[in-house]
Order: sequence, then C-alpha cells, then structure tokens
Amino acid sequence: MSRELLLLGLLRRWGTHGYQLMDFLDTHLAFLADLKKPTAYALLERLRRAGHVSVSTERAGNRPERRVYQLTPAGAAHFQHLLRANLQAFAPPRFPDATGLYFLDALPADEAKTLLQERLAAIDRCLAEFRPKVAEHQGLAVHPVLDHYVVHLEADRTWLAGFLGREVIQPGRRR
Amino acid sequence: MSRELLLLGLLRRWGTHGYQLMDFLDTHLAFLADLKKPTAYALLERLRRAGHVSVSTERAGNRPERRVYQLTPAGAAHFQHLLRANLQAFAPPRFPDATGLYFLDALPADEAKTLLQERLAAIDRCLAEFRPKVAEHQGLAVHPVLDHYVVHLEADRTWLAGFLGREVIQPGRRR
DNA sequence: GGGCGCATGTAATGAGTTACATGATTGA
DNA sequence: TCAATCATGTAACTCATTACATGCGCCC
Repeated sequence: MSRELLLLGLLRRWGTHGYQLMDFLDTHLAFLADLKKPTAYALLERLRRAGHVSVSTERAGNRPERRVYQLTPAGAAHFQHLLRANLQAFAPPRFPDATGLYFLDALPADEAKTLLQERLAAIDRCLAEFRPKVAEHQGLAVHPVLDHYVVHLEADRTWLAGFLGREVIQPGRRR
Repeated sequence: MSRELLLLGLLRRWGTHGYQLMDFLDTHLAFLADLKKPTAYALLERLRRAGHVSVSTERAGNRPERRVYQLTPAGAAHFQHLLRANLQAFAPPRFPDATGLYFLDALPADEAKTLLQERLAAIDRCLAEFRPKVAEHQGLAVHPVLDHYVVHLEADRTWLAGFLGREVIQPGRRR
C-alpha cells in the first residue's frame, strides 16, 4: 500500500514514465523503498486499470516509446486517502533482523561479540552514507523522511554499542 | 530466512509440535515475528524435507495427532550458520510506513498535525504495552531483543514528538 | 564493433496471507 | 448445547523478485 502511495505521490506534480520514476527512486529514495523495475511497471499498470492514472504515449527521437502517466482526479483523491491513513496509523514495526539476538546464548561469548562488532561496523558505514545528506540540508528544512531514517540508524547504533559495552563487563557469562 | 532461524532456534532445546510453537510465538514473541499458522506449518514441513528437523507423531488422549519436530544434527549446524550470518549482517532497514512524511506538503498543516498526533498516541499505546515488560525483567538480563525493540519505539516516539514541536513553530508554512 | 543507457515488458518462481475444512474435547 | 481450544492442514490468491527478451542510440 505504501508503494502505491509513493508512486501516486510522485506523479502528483508531473507526469512521467516508469523508467524516469525508477531512476528517481533509485537515486534519491532508495532508503525509503526498494522496488524493482518489473514491480514498478506492474504497479503503474494496476493503477491505470484502477483509473488512478491515465497514460499517454510519447516518443523522443527514435528511442523506445514512453508511457507517460498522469494522475487522474480519482487518483488524486485516492492519494489523499492513502496519505491520511498512512500518517495517522502506526503499525507496530517488526525487526526480523534482530532475531539472532534472541539466540545469542547459542554462540561462545567472544564469537558473538566479534560478529556483532562487524554488524556495528556495517551500521557505521550506513550512517557515514546518510549523515552527510542530512547535514548538507541543515538550516533548510531537512526532508523529514531522511531525518527519521537517520534517527533510527542512530538508535540502532547506540543500542548495539551499549549492548557490546555491557557484554564486555561480564565476559563468558553466556554460553 | 529469519523465520527459519527462529523456528530452528526454538526447536534447539526441546522438540515440539507446530501448534505449541505458534502458541509460544503468539504470546511471547509476537513483536519479533508475525507468522501465521499455515506459514509456520509449511515452513516446518520445508525444514523436514531439507533434513533440518525430524518428525515423530504422538497422540495425547483422543486429541488430534501431533507432529513433534526435533532438530537434527544437520539442522543444528544450519542454525549455527544462519545465526552467525544474522548477527554479523546489517541490511539497511526500510521504513515504508514513513512514506507519508515525504508528502506532508500535500495536506493542510493543521490536518497533518492532527493525524500525526493520532500516530503519536498509537506509538504511546504500543510503548505502554512493552515498557512494563522490560521493566519487570530489570536487574535480570533483559532479553536483548525486547530491549532493542523498545529502544526503536522510543526513537520513533521521540522523533515524532520533536517533529511536531518544530512544526508548531512555523504553522501554515506547508501547503 | 562492443558495451552501456534508454525503455518496456514477460514468465517462472517464491513467499506469505486469507478463508476454509475437519473433527474431537473441554468448559460455561 | 454452544463456543472455544486443540491440531493439522489445503486452495486460492496477492505481492514481489529474478532472470530473461527486445531493440535502438550513443560513445569510445
């Protein structure tokens, strides 16, 4: 549902074709939604069948034909509906990646620590990528989504670092 | 993959049947993984075909037959493998629920604020449910997964409250 | 002339959910 | 006696991914 919201939202201002849409998503909003090309094309086609977007084909030079999607009034209404629902609802999140933490006692303490340190390093690499993006918008209104994203990364990082610190104090306690 | 890890991990200590497994998950680990019964049964069957668990049927009284799953040595090895992979890897998370934040300018500022306040209330209800669980384990080692979960909820709450505060300062700026 | 970018898709597969089926037991 | 609990599943469906197909244009 949030993918539908995303596509409709992006089409709200200008009509575009799928390829351009995906290009924009991949370069600017990859952290928000990871949707593959076939998924996007199929989704756009579904939106068209539902009457939320209309299509006109155009051709630039002798390049392949473009299917340019425009938001219809019905689509705009649907977008508003989805947006309101999205903003007000809070679906308790799941963190399936945290599953391993539940079974930490199945590994020798020192090995677990090593692995989690690698994880920490990976989080840091991710933060190194996104913190600058927030910083460079500083003063201007940072895009809330980006800000929100980095806040979560930082929460994860802080928690893990703290956890590793605590574990060090009582080495070998688990097994 | 993390669901596989979860099931194998739970079977590591005692053999159990699907129903009991699901009962445990639903009552104690619902915040970690939300998997439906048919999914679980299918997953257990897949694990059996892969040789990671073995099955023996038993019957208590005249109740329906139980399929009791045991971890095999191969399954235990697989579990260790999945656990290591899970702990060391960090897949950049996605927050599709945050998509709406990207389109906040499509709503009148005061309406957006109202909606986000409802969202905040929902987060608070969720926190009210989970914070006590952490507290009651205090002093003992809190299960890291639970702790980790609450940390994220709190990060979300703090961010949203802060954001609403900032928005209040510049009312009507967006439209 | 060889590979990348543009632009659209199809087909096969997988993962997961919903709704339904079955049939006995236990408690109000 | 009626509903809930125990215990297992099947069938149909949705959603998304991967791998592949097509064909022209542009640049080195």
